[in-house]
Amino acid sequence: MTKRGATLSTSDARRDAVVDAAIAEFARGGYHSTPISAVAARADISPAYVFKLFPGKVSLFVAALDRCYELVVHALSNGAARVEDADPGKILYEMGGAYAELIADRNLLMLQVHAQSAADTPEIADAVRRGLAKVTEFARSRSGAADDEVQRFIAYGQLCHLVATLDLDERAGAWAAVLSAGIRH
Amino acid sequence: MTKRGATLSTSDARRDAVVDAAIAEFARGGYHSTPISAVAARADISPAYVFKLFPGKVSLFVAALDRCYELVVHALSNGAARVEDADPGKILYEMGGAYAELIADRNLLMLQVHAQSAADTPEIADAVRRGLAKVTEFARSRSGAADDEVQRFIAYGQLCHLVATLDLDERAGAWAAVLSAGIRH
DNA sequence: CCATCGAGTGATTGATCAGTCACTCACCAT
DNA sequence: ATGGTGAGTGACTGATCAATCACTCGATGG
Repeated sequence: MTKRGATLSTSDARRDAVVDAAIAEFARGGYHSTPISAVAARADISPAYVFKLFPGKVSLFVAALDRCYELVVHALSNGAARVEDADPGKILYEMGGAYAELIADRNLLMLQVHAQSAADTPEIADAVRRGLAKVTEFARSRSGAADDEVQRFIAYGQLCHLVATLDLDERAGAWAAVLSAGIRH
Repeated sequence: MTKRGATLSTSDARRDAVVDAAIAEFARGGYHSTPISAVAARADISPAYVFKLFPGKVSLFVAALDRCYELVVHALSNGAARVEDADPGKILYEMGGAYAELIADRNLLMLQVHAQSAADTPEIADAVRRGLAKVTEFARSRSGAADDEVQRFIAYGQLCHLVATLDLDERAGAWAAVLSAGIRH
C-alpha cells in the first residue's frame, strides 16, 4: 500500500482516492460494465483526469485488484495473530473468520469474482494470479498447515464467494442451506 | 408455438443452434463484452434474426445458462451410474470425474464463471440459482451423501473453476501446485 | 395464378464509452 | 510581474452495440 502522509504529492493522494472509488464501482458492475465516468464521479473528479492518473482502464482495475489482495493478506495476518497457539488448524480457522469480517461489505469479494470473469485480459489474469499467490503462500507459511488443508481453505473461500454473490444465506430451500452451512457473515 | 415432441420447426432448430453458439461465445467473452453479432456470426445468421428468436440479450444468455446446467446434471448422472456400489463417497467421486470430463473444453466452466459475475442482473442470478439448486439437489439425493460432503463437493468444484480460469495447473510455483493438486483435467 | 405466412436480412437509430487534446487556473520561485 | 509547473477540466472523436423496422424471398395451398 502506498503510504499516506504529508510526503505525498496531491496527485499521489488522488490516485489513492481513485483506487478506493474504483474498488467500490468495479465491485458493483464488474470490469466491462463499469464506465470510468462512474469511478470519476465517485472520486469527485472529471473522467479525463482519471486518464491522467492511470494510463488506461485496465491499469486502474489492476490497481484496485492489487489493493484488494493486499487488504486480504493483511486481514489474514490479523486473524492469525489472534491465536497464540501454533495449531495450523486453529490458525486457518481464525484466518477464515478474519476474511469473513473483511468481506462483510462485499466490495472486495465481488471485485475478485469480477476479476476472475475478466481474466481473459492478460494483465488482469496476471494480477489475480499474483494476488492469489500471495494469499495462498501467506496462508500456508503463516499457518504451517499441510498443503491439502491450505487447498481446502481456498476452496471454501471460493464457495463463500458463490454463496455471497447469490445471497444463498438469505434464501429458502434445503440446497441453499447445504451450501451456506457454517459460512460466516 | 409449434412444439412437436420430436420434430422441431426450423425456427426452433435455429433457436437451438443459436443457444449452442451463445454458449461458445459467452464463454469466451462473458456477458457484457460479447456482442450479439458474435453469436449471430457463429450461428451463421444475421444479428437481427437473433432478436426474432430471443426477446433480448439477457434471455439468450439465460437460455445458454439453462442448457449449461442441464448438461452438468446429465454428466453427474452419468458419472454416478458408473459405480454400482451405493457408497456416497464413491458416487460423489465419480460425479467429480464426470464433471471434470464435461468441462474439459472450458466452455461450460467459463460460462458459469461469467454468469456469477453478471449476477447483478436479476434474471441471470435467478438462472444461476435455479441451475445450482438442481445440481446440488441432484448430487445430494443421487449420492445419498451427508450435507457437509455435498458442500465440500461444490466447494471443490468452485476451486476447479478458479484453477482452470487462471491456468494454474500449467504454472510454475508451489502455490499453484497447492491449489491444483488432485484436480482432474 | 395469387394470397399468405414464416424465415431471414440490411439499414438505421440512439445510446454509451474509452481515450484525447487544448485549455484554464492556482501557486510558487525568481 | 513574470514565467514555469502541475492540477484539473470541457468538449470532442471514433467506435461499438442493443434493438427496431421495413423489407425480400421462397414455399405452400387454394
